[in-house]
Amino acid sequence: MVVYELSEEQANKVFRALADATRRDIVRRTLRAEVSVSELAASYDMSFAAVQKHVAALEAAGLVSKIARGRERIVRGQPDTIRHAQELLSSLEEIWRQRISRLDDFLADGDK
Amino acid sequence: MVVYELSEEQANKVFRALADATRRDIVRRTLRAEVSVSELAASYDMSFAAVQKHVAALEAAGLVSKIARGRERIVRGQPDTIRHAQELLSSLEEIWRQRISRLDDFLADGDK
DNA sequence: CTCATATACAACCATTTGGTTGTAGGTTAC
DNA sequence: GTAACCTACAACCAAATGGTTGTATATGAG
Repeated sequence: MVVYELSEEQANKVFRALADATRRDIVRRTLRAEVSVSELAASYDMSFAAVQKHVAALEAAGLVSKIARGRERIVRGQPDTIRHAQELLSSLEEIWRQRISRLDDFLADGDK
Repeated sequence: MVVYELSEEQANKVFRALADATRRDIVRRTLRAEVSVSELAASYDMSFAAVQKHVAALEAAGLVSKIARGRERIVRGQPDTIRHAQELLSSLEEIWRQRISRLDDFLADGDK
């Protein structure tokens, strides 16, 4: 199974995009169902343009995509990008796991 | 099993901290083995103070911890915080999975 | 004791971020 | 056709970020 890893630049954008509660909420809502930008904007205590910028940041990170439907822009969460971020974190955890594994080996060696 | 979830503020800090290639590299290195701040600083093309700031950002996020050892400060990666971030991403993916599951139900219903 | 090393931290600066308002262009409803 | 709606985007601003240099302090080596 080929997994397209995040480039450093993409990883920066993805984590940066996730580092904001409003944007995480947008991701949640757009994963749950398709939502227009104006529907999103109605939910937050900020201007339409501000929400637009959040959506743009998420789109640049690949965490959501937008498609035109009439005069609306429908926003969809992109689970694949979430998964890529998960994989990056898993690779970090794996580094630690391997270190513990080496430590176990060392201790086992000490028993001999 | 009780899992201490990240607060919104903590989540912001964790993802913000991960949104930088140098900081991700510091996390990798300190998960692999304990490293002093000056050892870290030697690896990157920036001032000692700059690396210090990166470590401080990671420490504030709970992604590393520092302990004094003589005149050095030893930096350790904190796998638990990585795991919390993974769980947050998993909860996002789960939202999507449930949506797909509802869609499947709907399609199955259509067959009746 | 003295010197070199390791760190902490303040002050400063350029750039980025996250918000605002204002203007303009499509699309839908009536 | 016209008014209302949805979006795009530019210009602007304050605050945060990510770097710098400089100074001070604590520890270890010889």
